[in-house]
Amino acid sequence: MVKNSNTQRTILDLAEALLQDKGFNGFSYAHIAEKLGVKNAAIHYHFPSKEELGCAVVQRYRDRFQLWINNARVKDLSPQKKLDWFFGIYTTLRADKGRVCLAGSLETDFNAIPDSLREQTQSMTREMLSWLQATLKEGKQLGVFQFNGEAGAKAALVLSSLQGGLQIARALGTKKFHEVVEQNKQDLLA
Amino acid sequence: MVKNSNTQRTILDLAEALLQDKGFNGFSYAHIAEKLGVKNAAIHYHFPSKEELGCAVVQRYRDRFQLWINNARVKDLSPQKKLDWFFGIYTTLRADKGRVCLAGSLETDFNAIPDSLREQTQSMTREMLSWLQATLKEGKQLGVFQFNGEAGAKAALVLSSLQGGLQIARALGTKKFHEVVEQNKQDLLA
DNA sequence: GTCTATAGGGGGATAGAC
DNA sequence: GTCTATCCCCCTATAGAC
Repeated sequence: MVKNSNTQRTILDLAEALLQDKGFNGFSYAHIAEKLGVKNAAIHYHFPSKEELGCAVVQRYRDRFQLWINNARVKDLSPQKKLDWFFGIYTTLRADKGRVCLAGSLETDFNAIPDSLREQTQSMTREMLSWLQATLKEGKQLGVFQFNGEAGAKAALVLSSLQGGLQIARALGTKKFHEVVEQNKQDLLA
Repeated sequence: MVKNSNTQRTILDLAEALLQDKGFNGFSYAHIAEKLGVKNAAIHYHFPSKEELGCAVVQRYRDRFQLWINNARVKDLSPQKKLDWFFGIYTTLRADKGRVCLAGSLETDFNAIPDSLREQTQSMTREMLSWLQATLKEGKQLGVFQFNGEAGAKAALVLSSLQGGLQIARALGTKKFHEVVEQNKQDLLA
């Protein structure tokens, strides 16, 4: 059982974790209620429908991401450090009970989730990819990253591999995920 | 409605497609039955439980993969052509209604699927990664692939990115997937 | 091999008491 | 805000007729 001064926020935390653990169609209000120590119906008071709950989780994630990348602690970092920060997000997910990334989870269930949640997922993915592209481009111009082709394509490769890497790690262990991260770094210096 | 001389096989085809379309917890016997033009219960005659059905789908996929890689048409190809063949599998999936790869789908739902299916998923992923690693190693030794680090790590990166690439394409379109494939090729020649 | 019928459970969601 | 009670639907699965 989890207690928090802000119930709304705790529900979002639990829903986010469950989404990353079991997928949208693999978790229920009952799962949240049990961990929160309340009954099923109490969750509906805060989030009337599962669709709204899912959207709220992604919206919060998007807001959080924008806050981070616009904060001086990230914004003023070198491209290498920015990338390390980004990789760190995924490493933390992996270390936290093998959670996968929100985008990967929702994209995999893409054809079995509500429309509004699909749109949220699109926006989230676009925003992450956009930032990653800009970061890679900046690094290439500064000469600290080396790669052939467009920054957009390289960003797609890096993001895809982190997403897929967290998933493969579930089958083959954490070592595989770290190999993906390290290889990405290697390939940017080659 | 789909008809086929071999019902068993058609069910596996439909289940595989649904697994790649909606995930294990996003499809039901009713979905299969409707497409097959029979009633729900008829599916249970061929596959008593959803767990067995899921395992049969993955087992067939594994068998098929082993047949392919041991067939002269693939076995005797150059490393570059082998890789092209492998990428082609994913390109075909993307072109077929945006299906994602079986491994990615099951790994994402990993904590919400039966034990036996988890084991099947592990074996499938291990076998694909193993072949990819050998292919990359062969290419590196022949001097046609260039990359830093171990072939195992590079294989993990390539497989992860294909898996994630199919997922990201659902949110941002097919172009993103092709960027991932092309960037992978670029990075092997750099 | 497929049907109808049905059991049994879980899930999302609402109503009304407290 | 949370509770109990309840509704209704979908799901997996089984029994027995055809």
